Amino acid sequence: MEDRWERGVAAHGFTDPAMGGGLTDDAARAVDDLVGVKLWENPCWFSFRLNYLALGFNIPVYSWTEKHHGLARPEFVVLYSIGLKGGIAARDICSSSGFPRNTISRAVQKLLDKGIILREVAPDDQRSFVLHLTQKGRKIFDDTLLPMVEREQVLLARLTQAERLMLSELLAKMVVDSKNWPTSIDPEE
Amino acid sequence: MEDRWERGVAAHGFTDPAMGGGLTDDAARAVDDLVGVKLWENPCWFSFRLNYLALGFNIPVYSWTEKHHGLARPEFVVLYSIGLKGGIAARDICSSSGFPRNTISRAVQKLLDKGIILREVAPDDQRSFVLHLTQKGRKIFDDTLLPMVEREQVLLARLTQAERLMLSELLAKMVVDSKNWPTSIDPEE
DNA sequence: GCAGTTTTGTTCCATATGGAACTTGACGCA
DNA sequence: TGCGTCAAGTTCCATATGGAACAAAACTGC
Repeated sequence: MEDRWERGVAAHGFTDPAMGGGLTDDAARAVDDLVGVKLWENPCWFSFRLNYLALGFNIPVYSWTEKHHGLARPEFVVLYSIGLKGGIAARDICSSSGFPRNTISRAVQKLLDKGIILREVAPDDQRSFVLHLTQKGRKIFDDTLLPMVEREQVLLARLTQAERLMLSELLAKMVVDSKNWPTSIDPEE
Repeated sequence: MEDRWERGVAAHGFTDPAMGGGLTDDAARAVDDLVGVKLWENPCWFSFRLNYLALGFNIPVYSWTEKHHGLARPEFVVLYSIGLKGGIAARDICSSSGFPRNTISRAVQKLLDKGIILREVAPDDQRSFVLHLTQKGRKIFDDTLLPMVEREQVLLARLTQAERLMLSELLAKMVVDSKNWPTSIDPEE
């Protein structure tokens, strides 16, 4: 009954040797069936692992912030960004988070209404605003940091300290290189 | 004019040594200001890097599939999952992709309407369906694979083959461990 | 100083999204 | 066999989302 319609991905000739990296013992196969295929037989092994792990962080964290502070994901992204660096503008949050301008704009409005952030006209540019946390905002930021860091530690639990450092370096190297990525897949655009 | 409202994240005492991994030369600081802070001064260094890199894949890829094949993200996720492994059910796609049941259900409907997938009642369970690609679906899958893999290569461009293998192993180890992660941040839930 | 372009943030609106309730079939257990 | 519970998919509906058009300020080049 196998493959009446399917040919299997091997037929495509994508056999990146990195794909199987880590597939050493039977324990490594002890995952949900389709997850296993996406892990070990996926030409886009990197982006699957990336998205899957990101989900393992985002879902619990954003449902926690929603439940405990009534903040939806874009609102929390704004709060967190300002918490890391006060005095930024909405535009900075867009470019570092990937959310579109209007979504961030609305999130900023809601946080202003809730008294979580403040804004003042940028001294050097009448169009834009400089954002800061209020004390209330800082309190929420502080409350949230520990559970977030702990969740990261859950994900990283199986890695040694040396492995974490290596992982950190590799990912950072890629982020730094992002200025060289073309915006679109299609050339000339 | 610095930090009238802010205290800076250092005050929180989170100084994971892995955070700075990769911060070796001045070139490494050549990123957008807020991106730099999120990279180098962020207690949640891992999840930021994860999400940022995932975005660098998802945005171009899903806008490409939308433009060239009229498929929105959940539709393409369904198509791609079935392309990797025929005969799966909607539930499998949910658990491996993180999308909720209803979103996947609608995506399946649209792909059926468009003649991209087929389904038949599962032989062993009258409730669920077994999904397969049509020839048309397989064609789209084939068309898309190359640009997707190429986009991954763009992201991985600065890593050597040995580094890619290492990265692959580290991420796979974490994905395999996901069965041990608690679902929620709050205990007892 | 001034037309033309770019940037910042907002608003409009059609569509996508996901929680919750629902339907139907499977399973557990006595 | 029957009853309570669970699982797969669908539908309803209030809300979120993001593209596109917009207003206002800032550059650009002359």
